[in-house]
Amino acid sequence: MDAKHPVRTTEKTLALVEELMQKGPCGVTELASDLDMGKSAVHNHLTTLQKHGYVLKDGDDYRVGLKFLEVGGHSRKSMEVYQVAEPEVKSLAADTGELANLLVEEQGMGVYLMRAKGDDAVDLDTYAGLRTNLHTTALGKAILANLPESRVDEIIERHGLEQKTPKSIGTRQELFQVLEAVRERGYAIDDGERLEGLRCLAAPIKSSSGEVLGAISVSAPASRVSDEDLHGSLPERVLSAANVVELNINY
Amino acid sequence: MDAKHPVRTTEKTLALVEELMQKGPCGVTELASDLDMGKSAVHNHLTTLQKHGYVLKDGDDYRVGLKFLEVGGHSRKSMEVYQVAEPEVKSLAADTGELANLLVEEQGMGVYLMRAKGDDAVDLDTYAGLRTNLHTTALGKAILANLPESRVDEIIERHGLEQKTPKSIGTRQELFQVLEAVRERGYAIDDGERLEGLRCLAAPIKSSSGEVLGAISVSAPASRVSDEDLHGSLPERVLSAANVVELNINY
DNA sequence: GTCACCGTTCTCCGGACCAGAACACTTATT
DNA sequence: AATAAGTGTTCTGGTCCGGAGAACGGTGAC
Repeated sequence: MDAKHPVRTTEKTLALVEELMQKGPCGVTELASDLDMGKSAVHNHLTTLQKHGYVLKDGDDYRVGLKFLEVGGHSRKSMEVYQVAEPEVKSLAADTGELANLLVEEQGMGVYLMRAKGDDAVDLDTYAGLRTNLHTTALGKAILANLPESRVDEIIERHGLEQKTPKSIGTRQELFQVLEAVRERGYAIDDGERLEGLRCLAAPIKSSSGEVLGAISVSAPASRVSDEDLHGSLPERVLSAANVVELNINY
Repeated sequence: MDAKHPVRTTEKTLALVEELMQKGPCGVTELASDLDMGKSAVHNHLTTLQKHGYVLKDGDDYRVGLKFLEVGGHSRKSMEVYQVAEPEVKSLAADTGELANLLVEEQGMGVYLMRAKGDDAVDLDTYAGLRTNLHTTALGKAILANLPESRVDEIIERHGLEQKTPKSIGTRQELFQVLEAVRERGYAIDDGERLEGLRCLAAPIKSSSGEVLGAISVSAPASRVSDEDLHGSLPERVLSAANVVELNINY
């Protein structure tokens, strides 16, 4: 569902924020030339954003402010799946010693709500708020496997099936085969698809009505996860964590 | 420094976001009457925000989306003080078993960058991104005590000295006395000022040039913090954590 | 001293925002 | 089953505001 009458001025503001986020702190002139806007326009937008805390001036450069974290943090905090899953993801990380994650779907993309590091956890470049294509991670596949087929097709239509690595899923047919396997097993696996040498295992969180609310995962280097682990003790732990969350959500 | 030529359209968008955040999910008509805007205007803004992921439609209601978390999370991740302090705050929480926090100053307000819970931690309503007046918390006082006096006056001028509780600091003179004591001790204390029965102890993080970059704290119920702890073992731990961060930032 | 660059300010016109009315739909009431 | 009152959405035209471009003030290089 697209905006029939988009507010162009607002879109310019948002483009500015996006550009500022990607480039890091930078000046008025540079932003103006990147976005094909006049310097005065860029300046007006930036000072307006600054007035409300969304942007800060650092010397002569501007950078995105923490107001975004306030709004985003508030939004996250008010999500039931986050409130309930947060302690479980933490204890999953503590128990396994690895990196544990919580992902939800929003507008066809995966959004990391949190990550918790165990004592031996690898340090990935994921962070709370990061967006990712659903078909490229175990977390995303666990979610896709529990969405109606029509929804999955919409998502493919909208975001495509970009191949992050040669191992990535590249066709609709391949994806649906994988999702069928995920449904049978009850959990999804990523064996080096996203990052060479990294194994992930993810389980969906479903409401009592069968709707998928998110997914929980553990990520670990292949050197620490044997093939037996990958289909034995690890799924057990992740599924158990997801199950606890489901029980707590459904009271 | 105020915007000389604010972009009014953008300000309307931001007001909408703010209202949506405070009220939680709600409909077009309600937002329109709250903000004294026409329904069509509200609708145009919301669909525009939705198109970019900043707002979502949930049935007939709209709510803030996680795009804010993406931008805010990115902004936080790119802050050196966060990168360096994050593991230290976590281990401070693990060691003490209590709630540990990291705060930075932005535009005269305190912004929580993270919180880490130890095994016995109290569950406050703070969250990453939350803003607070600096003079009402130990964290804020630790920061104010290390800002130039002129800066502190600017902040008082801009944000006032709102009294959250009867114990809160209410006058400029009182504040400066407290800040002087903080400078002498090297750490700041909040003994039930923010919340009855809650004790906090905070230490500043300073760069090699003496500039204050943020503050680290531990919050615990008074029942678990004796007066000796409050001036003995606890400051030692918090100061040590802050010190490690300082050393790592300054290489 | 000169130049080249920056961020900021100013003015005026073309175009975009938005009030208000109409529409499609759902739900409650009679 | 007809009505009414609520919702979100669409449409249009008039008015007001966003922004191009030029001018200004400051800073740093050479």
